[in-house]
Amino acid sequence: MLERRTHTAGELRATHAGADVIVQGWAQNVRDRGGVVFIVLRDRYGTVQVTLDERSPEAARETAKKVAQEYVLQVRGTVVERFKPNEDMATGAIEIVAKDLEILSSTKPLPFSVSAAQVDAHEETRLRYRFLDLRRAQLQHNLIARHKATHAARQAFDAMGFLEIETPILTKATPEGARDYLVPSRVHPGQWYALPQSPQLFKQLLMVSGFDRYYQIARCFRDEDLRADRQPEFTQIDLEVSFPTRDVIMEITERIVAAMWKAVLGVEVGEVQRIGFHEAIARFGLDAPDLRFGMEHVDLTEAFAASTFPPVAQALADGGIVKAFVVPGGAEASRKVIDGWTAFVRTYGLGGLMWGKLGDDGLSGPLGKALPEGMGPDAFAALVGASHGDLVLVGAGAASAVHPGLGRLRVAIAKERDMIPADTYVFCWVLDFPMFERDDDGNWQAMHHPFTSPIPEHIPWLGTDKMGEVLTNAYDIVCNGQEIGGGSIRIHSAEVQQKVFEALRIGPDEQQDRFGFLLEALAHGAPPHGGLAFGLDRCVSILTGADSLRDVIAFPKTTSAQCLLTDAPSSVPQADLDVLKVRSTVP
RNA sequence: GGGGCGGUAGUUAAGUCGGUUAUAACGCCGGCCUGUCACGCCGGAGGCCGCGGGUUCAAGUCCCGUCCGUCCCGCCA
Repeated sequence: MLERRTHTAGELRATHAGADVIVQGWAQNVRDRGGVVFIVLRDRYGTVQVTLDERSPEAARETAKKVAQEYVLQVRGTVVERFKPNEDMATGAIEIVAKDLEILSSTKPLPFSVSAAQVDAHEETRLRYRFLDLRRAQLQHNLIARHKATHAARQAFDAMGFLEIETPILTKATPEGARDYLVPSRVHPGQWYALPQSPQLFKQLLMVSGFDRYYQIARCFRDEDLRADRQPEFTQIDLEVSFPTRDVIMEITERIVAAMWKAVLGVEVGEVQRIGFHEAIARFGLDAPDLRFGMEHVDLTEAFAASTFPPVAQALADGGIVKAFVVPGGAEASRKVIDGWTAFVRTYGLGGLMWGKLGDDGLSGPLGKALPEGMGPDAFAALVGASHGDLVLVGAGAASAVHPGLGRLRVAIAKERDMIPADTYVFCWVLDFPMFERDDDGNWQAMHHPFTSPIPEHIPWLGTDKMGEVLTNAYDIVCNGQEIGGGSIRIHSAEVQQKVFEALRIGPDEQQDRFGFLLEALAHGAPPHGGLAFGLDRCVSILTGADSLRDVIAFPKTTSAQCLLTDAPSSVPQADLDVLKVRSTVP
């Protein structure tokens, strides 16, 4: 018979000795020694050893013989101090001598071990049996951390006067530029809702409505190819503020971050440094720099202008750049390792990697041939900041290949060579983003989104040949090389908004069709406003050290956007499609 | 869309140059064991070698295609 539990498995200590308790949970492990049976009982709070020996009634000892791993049990018994404590167990000073043992639920043979310290099952198996995977301590810990993070954020928002307001899931296509998930309308055949890529437009409308401090922990949907750090549905901590200066948003954001890091890790987030977008690219090759280690990039474009080495000369002739960084103590790296790095940068479109080792005989390796006339090894070493025993890596080519190639390589080498300090969280703001970038066809598109406000001095440049130089009031917050949040001061003038649309060649009809409601709102007393959105999943994966977003989401999808647990997506009866007036073109 | 890695018992893995009965550990089933703590010992069952085609006297192994998982590029803030 099910009874009310008196304690959790994890909370029992020596101070409970003598107490009669009722605990419920899963049999993590059963050790049948014949005359005595030990069962390690697990619940969310920990584990405790249950013992059945001559002190236990015969019926309970009989039942214990039937128990296997992951059976669900109810134990009534007495807490006693162990005469042979287990130091490795939080409850190891005591055990429960069972007076009554009830099997509440049994199990089929398990597809994988829930109790093993290390997961040994393939991801596919884990995802199919997600409810079992989630019993594992690591995932329990991750979801608890996620709860703590969102709870801390909510408290911090509340303390700052923010209101949590929900926005629609069935809505209109938003402008982030990813593919939308669409939902057919039954009532309006041929018309579709889009799932929100973010609550962007709604939160701006809320500002127009006067809710001057809004936040939401919002689910967002983007139908794009996935990665370890990208899921088709993910969660943003979304916020928007009226009448803000840029610093106000940044300060609020820092408080939220500090609250989450404090709540989960007990870590104080200190001052967050600020770095310009162009500086970040120049020093690290990436707009989300990892500041936990060195190996900053050095620009050699000018110094190598006279180089006659074909890869360099060709790159420069094509308007490319030459950049380098130094791997401290890297001279001992094997040819095989360097070849691996070369292959790595090739994936980013770099032709190759020129390398040189600073040893007793000066600069050895292909790089020697690339030095321009008159530059000796010593001068080169001084230029890039290398010393004896170091390895210098140089990339030449289009900036769009050199920056990400060397930027990612810097991070990869730091990981490979164990140069990243553990349990360290370095945050930075990346500021002064360009407003526009060119897409593959050479057309301008918004780098952030088209509601980002240009800095006022640059508004006249919209639509002119200075488009590429227009800077925005946008800001990204980065932790350990990962963008965890981004936002901007928005455009609150219908006039400026229209100018931006025009500069992006979004014509009046399209403006009206897609964003008419926003333009209308901006024309009815819109306050200056701005905000930011955090990737909650990414924050939690940093907080927990998870390798993948899948490990911080209770029910994630695979890289082909399937849920192996529920087998979604799946086909539906033809009748359902008929009701929606939708026809599949797939046989 | 492109590339890398993987798919063999419930699970994780081994499987040589293509060769005769596909191997181990854990788990499972049966038995023994009164202080184990990843308990131990004895015995047993368990296989669509992802799927489809091809080459061959013979395919887990070689070839082609395909599906699934995962990582990366493209894509995506």
